[in-house]
Amino acid sequence: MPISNADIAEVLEEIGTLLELKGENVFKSRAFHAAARTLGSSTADLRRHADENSLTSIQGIGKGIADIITDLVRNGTSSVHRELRKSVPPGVLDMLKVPGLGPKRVRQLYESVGIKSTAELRDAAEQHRLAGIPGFGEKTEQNILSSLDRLEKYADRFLISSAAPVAGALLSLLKEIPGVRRAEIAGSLRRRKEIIGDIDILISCAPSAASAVMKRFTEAPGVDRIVAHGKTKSSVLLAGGIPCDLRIVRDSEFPFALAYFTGSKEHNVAVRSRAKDFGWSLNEYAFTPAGKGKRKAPPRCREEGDIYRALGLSEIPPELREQTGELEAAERGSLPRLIQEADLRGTFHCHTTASDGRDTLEAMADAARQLGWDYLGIADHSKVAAYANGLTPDRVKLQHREIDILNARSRGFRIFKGTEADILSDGTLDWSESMLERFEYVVASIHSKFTMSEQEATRRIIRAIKNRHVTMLGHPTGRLLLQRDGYPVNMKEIIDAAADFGTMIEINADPHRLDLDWRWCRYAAEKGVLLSINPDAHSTAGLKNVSYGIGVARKGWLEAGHVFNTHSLKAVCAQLSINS
DNA sequence: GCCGTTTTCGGCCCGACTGTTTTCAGTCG
Repeated sequence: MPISNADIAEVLEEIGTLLELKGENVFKSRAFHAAARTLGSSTADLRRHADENSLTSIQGIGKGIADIITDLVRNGTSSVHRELRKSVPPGVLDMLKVPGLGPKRVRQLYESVGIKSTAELRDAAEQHRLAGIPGFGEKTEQNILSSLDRLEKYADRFLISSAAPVAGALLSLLKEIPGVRRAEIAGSLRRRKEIIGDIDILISCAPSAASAVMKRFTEAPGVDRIVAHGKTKSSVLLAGGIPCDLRIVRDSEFPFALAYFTGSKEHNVAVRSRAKDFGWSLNEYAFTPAGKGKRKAPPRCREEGDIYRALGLSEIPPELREQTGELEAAERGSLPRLIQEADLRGTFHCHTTASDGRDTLEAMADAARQLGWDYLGIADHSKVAAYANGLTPDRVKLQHREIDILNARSRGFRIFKGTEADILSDGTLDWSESMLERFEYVVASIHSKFTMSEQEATRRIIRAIKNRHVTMLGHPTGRLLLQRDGYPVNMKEIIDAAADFGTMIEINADPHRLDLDWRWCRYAAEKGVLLSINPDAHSTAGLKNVSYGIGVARKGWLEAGHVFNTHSLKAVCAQLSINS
């Protein structure tokens, strides 16, 4: 298989990191990281460029990196990369994943004390051998230990975005096998949990096809290791360490198995207990008569929905099966009409090359239009976000001019002039009053000084919510799933304040964030707070993050009407007090 | 290592925070 641009980007990225570890010139390693970023999101035909000797026409690729790419394209590996790898033990690269440890410190630990893995690092920290190394002290030692704890805690958990694409690919592969009747993803992935532990795939097929299905599954691309290989159940480890189970059942059992393996456990317990009231026992294969006294014949169920209907319930969407009142609502017939991706008319909070995005304003707008949207809100970073190339007032002016030109050119599609304004530590915004007035909407977010008490953080955010220029609060807790807890906030107070001041709250749909958490969506909606599903896109591809945001919204019982960016262009203009 | 109408050398994003120091290096976003 030819080496992909993503593969090449990965090698360049690692070369950059290895150079950092070796203490090379930071700008040299940065050049590799920059090149990796460029190629990672590029569709350029690198083989052709290599053959035509034109790799250096790509921004950020000079003679040196061009040679490495040529090597990779022709031979599949790079001698530079191999040599660098030889000089650094593999465990040392893992140490960089420990928050608080960067290349300098890792290098010092490796070179002066000989620590070459996270396991050795833990030993050394526990034995207080780190304090005393120049630059390391008691506190650093403690921080390293708690970082290691956190890393281990999250080691067997995965973002929905790492699981969903591979699960989808596997599913389509299996569906193609002759004899397969039905195939579905089950488990937490089907419930669209933000973090999942494994992928569950369920299949019904003709008995004669079962062994072919199992074979195809265990030999599928992306399977790293076969953990178990049986007739009805196999388990594999996918690349990246994600466990994946496949179960095969009879077609008549499929609805029951699907319900059972979709969970949640708590939801299943409640459903089974309800079945008991009807005189049936429910397991992953069927309804069976149970209990004494009056017995009704168990109902036939062709589809999963038949199970719910047999129990006097309307069909409960998988996302709601978390035992948070869904059975009661299904009994009353008052389940929400959950929002769907097709309800979205546009989105807010996107970045462009003006700040830290990878695609231009025009490319982002084109991509939004291709998604069938009517509008796109651009919210590049404000000036204090220097790390993200935050805009200066002059550059804002330029961007607004560009937006005016693009808007004049297109009918029925509008780019909104927004900003992602940093909330400073005192709760004021990173723009003057007069600057704020120039934007059509403002997303206010925190990007600095995360270590606050809950009271301080809450007060800081509420001050921003009260600011009349703030349209919506961006990623309200700042969490990075599996990496970092959010700043501690009193979410109820924040939502209450948003309701009082008519400020919206973002559902940041970046799969690393998914913030506002779905557990708070219902409360926000009940209080009348409008939510906005924002991809926080840093590229045209990032716009598709909204599908993860839809998952959050659906888990949070939201209907289209609760979400700002389901509104028509006209309604959005009205809400933002813009003459359309 | 990359780049360039201030160009072939000398700069490359920068401010805040933390923990270590006693004026600063490393990390992060």
